Amino acid sequence: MRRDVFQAIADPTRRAIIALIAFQALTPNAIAENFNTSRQAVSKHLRILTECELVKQEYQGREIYYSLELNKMKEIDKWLEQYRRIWENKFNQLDNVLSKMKKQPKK
Amino acid sequence: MRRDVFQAIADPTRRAIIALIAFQALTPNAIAENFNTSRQAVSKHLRILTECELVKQEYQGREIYYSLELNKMKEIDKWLEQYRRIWENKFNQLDNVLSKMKKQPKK
DNA sequence: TATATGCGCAACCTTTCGGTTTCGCAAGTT
DNA sequence: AACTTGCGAAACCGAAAGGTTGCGCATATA
Repeated sequence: MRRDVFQAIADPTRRAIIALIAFQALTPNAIAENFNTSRQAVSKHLRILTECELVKQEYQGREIYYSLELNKMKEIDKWLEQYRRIWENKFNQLDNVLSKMKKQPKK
Repeated sequence: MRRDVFQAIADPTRRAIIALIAFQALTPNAIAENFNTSRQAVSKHLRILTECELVKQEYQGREIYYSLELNKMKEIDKWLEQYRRIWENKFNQLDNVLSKMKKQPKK
């Protein structure tokens, strides 16, 4: 099950989880208390976030603290960079961008 | 059917389409030629991209040219901004970020 | 040792996604 | 007028998403 950062942040609940644990590591139960969702649902989201390495776990007794993996967030920033270059009108390597995306394999 | 920018960029084919039309407006057929996908499939993606205003149409005879709506791309950048502030260690309004996300309504 | 708690995991269900096929229509072409 | 072409829309389908419920297990607590 190949996970993708973009797919991970597509879900609004997952973005909310990301925001929650951005500054402090939290357990699944603590996270779930912040939404109208069950602990299991949060757990599933955390699994997806962990799989694509947007989130890291830290075991502490029987509790697991989840926190944000900022480096992975930079990956999104890196993708945006090419377009930021356009709207800031400094597109030096534009053909690079284009050729990289052409003839993309299906899916 | 409320569309979301984050959901729109979740699909790899849609990201490829975005990259394709970033510098030049293209018709659905022209876009489809760049992938192993049918024109109809591309058309569906364009519909989603148009719905969330990531893409704009320009009618020209019986052809429709699609091009990127850069302003909407900035919306993603804006979301990332809060986290960029963290990894650049200049989080001035961090509690602002946190409180905004708490008690989020379900979904 | 018995009980409560925190957790992941699997099974299940409904909804959505992404694709194909088929259609209808408007705009060009002959 | 007849044909071709570019397109969106609808119907259909298998796969995946996101939720719930129930389970098993390890860790704490009585």
